[in-house]
Amino acid sequence: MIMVTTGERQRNARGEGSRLRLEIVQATQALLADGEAATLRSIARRAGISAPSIYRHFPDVDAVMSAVADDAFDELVEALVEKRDRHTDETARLWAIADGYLDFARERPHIYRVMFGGVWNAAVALESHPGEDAHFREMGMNAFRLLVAAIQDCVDAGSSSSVDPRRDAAALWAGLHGIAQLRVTAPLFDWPADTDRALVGSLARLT
Amino acid sequence: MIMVTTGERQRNARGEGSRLRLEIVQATQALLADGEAATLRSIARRAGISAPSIYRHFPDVDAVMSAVADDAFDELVEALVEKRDRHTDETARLWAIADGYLDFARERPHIYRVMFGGVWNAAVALESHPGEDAHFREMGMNAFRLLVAAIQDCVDAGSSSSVDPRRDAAALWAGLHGIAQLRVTAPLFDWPADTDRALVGSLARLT
DNA sequence: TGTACATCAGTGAACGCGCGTTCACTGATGTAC
DNA sequence: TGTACATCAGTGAACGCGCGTTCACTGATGTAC
Repeated sequence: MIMVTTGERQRNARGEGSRLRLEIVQATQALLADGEAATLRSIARRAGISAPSIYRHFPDVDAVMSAVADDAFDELVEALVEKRDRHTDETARLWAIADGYLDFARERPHIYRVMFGGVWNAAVALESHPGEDAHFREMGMNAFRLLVAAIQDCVDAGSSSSVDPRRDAAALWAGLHGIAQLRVTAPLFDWPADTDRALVGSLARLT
Repeated sequence: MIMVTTGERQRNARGEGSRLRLEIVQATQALLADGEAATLRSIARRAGISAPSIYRHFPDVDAVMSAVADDAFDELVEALVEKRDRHTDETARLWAIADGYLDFARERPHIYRVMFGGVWNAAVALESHPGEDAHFREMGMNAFRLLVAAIQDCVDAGSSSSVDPRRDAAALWAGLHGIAQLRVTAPLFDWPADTDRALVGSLARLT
């Protein structure tokens, strides 16, 4: 078999149609990584296909963004676990998660924005696709559970004074999210040094 | 003088042209309050004027959003001061500011979103209007200074163990912002009771 | 007091653009006989 | 082994829409003489 490798797309073989689905998601991620607007048409252009082709794989443009957010949450959790597991000390593991979260948001601000509204947002998507509550509710939960466990581990190890790890993990999540988001939104603000560390240490009640 | 009061707009008198400027800003606020998209044309419709009329008062649509954000920050500070000054106890004053901030974000989520990016954002506006750094930088500073002062007062009164009120105010701001934003963005998440209080108490290092 | 005129608030029509979505189609490839 | 056909990935053209912006204008009102 001779593979013709020009600049043009090679049509996927029978049964391999779902490959384009992946390419569409990747094209969207690439657009966001470049800080460009992700519209159905720009996604198609980036993927090197015609706009209507997207409809073979997604019911509408919201569904594409939802798939991107899904993937991004998976990648976030993967990155956090990887960084956490480099350490054995409970407190170091918690710091690794917190730092990893902020790293993710800093390195991929536009993907982060898709995950947490601004460009696209689960609450709005829900209006046009009711009945997917469970799916959207679950999306960020794995990352959250990682935080709860990390705080609980610190408590067990005696390095956190938290009496309610779930509540404190929620507060820590909000804090991390706030700092991540404000860094993008209010870049002109002159953040005091060590704001991150003060926030994490305080919210996780590290001793 | 006979005032004709039909449904039609009355043209502003000579020298009163700047009145329309106010009406444009108010129309935008009204749109946002209703959760509707604020575009140049929708703003004009809401204000009951033709689209080009906006150009008599603003150079472009970004400038309208900037004026709305300006106003909103002023109103936020006003609301916070008003709530703070109902109390004399330093800790109560800090709580009033924190609660007031979250109230503002909860009651006016779409205005809040304009203030902190998502719909419109200072960083993007800066690209098309360079040289306004100082203006955008100053926009949120009054609210921030309120926080710094409140924490400093708690330290002086012995009810906060902060050793760096500016840094802790930044962390508290990030925390409040994160919780305010996530409430809008992740409404499906089941927030533990008292997350707010845990976050504020911890970040302000209240004793 | 009347009138010509400058000023100024606001308009209507038009522009080109990119958008999401639809439709009927093309043409390659695997499969049944 | 050859061939007719069903399947399926992907397309090209077109739709109507709302957008931001421009342009030359209209017509009310204050002012100078």
